[in-house]
Amino acid sequence: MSYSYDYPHPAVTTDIVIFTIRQDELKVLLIKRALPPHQGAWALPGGFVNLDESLEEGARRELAEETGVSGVYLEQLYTFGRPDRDPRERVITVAYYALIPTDTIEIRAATDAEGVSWFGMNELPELAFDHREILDMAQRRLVDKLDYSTIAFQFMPKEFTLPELQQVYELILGEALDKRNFRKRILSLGLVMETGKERKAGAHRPAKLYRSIHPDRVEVIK
Amino acid sequence: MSYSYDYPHPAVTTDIVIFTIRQDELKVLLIKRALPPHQGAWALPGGFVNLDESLEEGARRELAEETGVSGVYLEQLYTFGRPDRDPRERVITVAYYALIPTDTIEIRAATDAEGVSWFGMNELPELAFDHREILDMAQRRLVDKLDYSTIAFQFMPKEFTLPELQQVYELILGEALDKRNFRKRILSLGLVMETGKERKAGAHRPAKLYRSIHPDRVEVIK
DNA sequence: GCAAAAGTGTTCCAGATACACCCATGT
DNA sequence: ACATGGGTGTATCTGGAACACTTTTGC
Repeated sequence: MSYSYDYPHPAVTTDIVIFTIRQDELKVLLIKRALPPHQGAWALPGGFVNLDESLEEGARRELAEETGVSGVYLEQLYTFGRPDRDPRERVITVAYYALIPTDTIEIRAATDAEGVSWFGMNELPELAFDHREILDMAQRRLVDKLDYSTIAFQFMPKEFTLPELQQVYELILGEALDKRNFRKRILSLGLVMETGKERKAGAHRPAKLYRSIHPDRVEVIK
Repeated sequence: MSYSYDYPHPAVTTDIVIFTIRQDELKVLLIKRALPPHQGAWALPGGFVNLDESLEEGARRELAEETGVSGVYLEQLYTFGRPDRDPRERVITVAYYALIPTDTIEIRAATDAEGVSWFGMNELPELAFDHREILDMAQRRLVDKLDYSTIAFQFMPKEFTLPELQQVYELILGEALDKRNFRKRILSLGLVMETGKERKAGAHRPAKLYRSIHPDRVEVIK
């Protein structure tokens, strides 16, 4: 079976930067390439777009195939199309990034099995193709969005404490934040509500648990 | 001649939202489609990406073909890929937007010849395909970037007055700005310098002419 | 001299920043 | 009782917003 066109067509893929927070670190999911080119190198998960699915559907399909996760935050990042970025044929990739909440259990890659693994942003291996460039852009986008949106909430489980949320900010920004100012800012948004419950976590005062008012919305703030 | 692949490939195009400021209005360049589908409807300029050119090169080529203009600001906007957005075959389009300075003389479309024309953003015709959606996103991006970058400078000729620049802001934002606050903000950026020259424009005090320090850079501010 | 747009400073307000102590719990 | 992290309020600073008059020119 073969497909013919009157003029040349590029291949189109989606690649996904899958972020989560684990072990007090911002981590990204990478896959070890089994085939050339870049055999044995680590790469972003991704694959060809089917002709009957939208770009976002393609990205969500890849995401589900690699992690078993669905229903998480996914945003188009940028489209990369240097003619020589893949030595086999012309491949244009529409890059997305996804944020996975910290409590999403049994992500396939959590097992670190067969060539799928989480990497901390400071322990990245060499990446195949132009994937390092894609990953860097995704990180920049994420850092930028922390400032003017509620994107960080997408890393949180349904119920979370403010110190937990603050830690997410600190890990992504790479700097410490003032506890009182952080609380003031978050609470003044009016986008979280107390659940009335608390989380006890060791030999200290328990923290109040909150929920997002609109868990699946990322709001632009300020 | 025909091109064959082992699995189906989509077509990839670039479409360009070309903005300029003319006659005290933000205008966009549209082309009347000569062929089906949407024959006779207005559409964004664009075309297929050649296999040996990058996406941005393809967009610049289309831009030059339609307007004769090169060397202007061009930024990738978003990639649109709904499976049914073109009835002929699967077409994925990487949308760009371009900003053309107000003094760029003899833009081909300025003549309003044969099916190429500038439209004010409040006099838009029905657009082919999903081009209305693309245009709306471009306008939103432009408005957003006014606030946190020097993107408006890209509409200005080499030398310009502050009242002229202010008018560009006002036209894009659709609201009046305070003259003193505007001046203070722009001058405090330190990104424009006086030329020492003035522009006389009628029966009133002449305005000082300024130049951008980095005419081809769009700086993120604030 | 009059009409028209250019140029110029100060006050006020709101939101961000800096900062230190008490509280609830487990051991 | 003490160690640990959770929770709280105020003073200060800074950048944005509001606001009115003088200057230079063409006619």
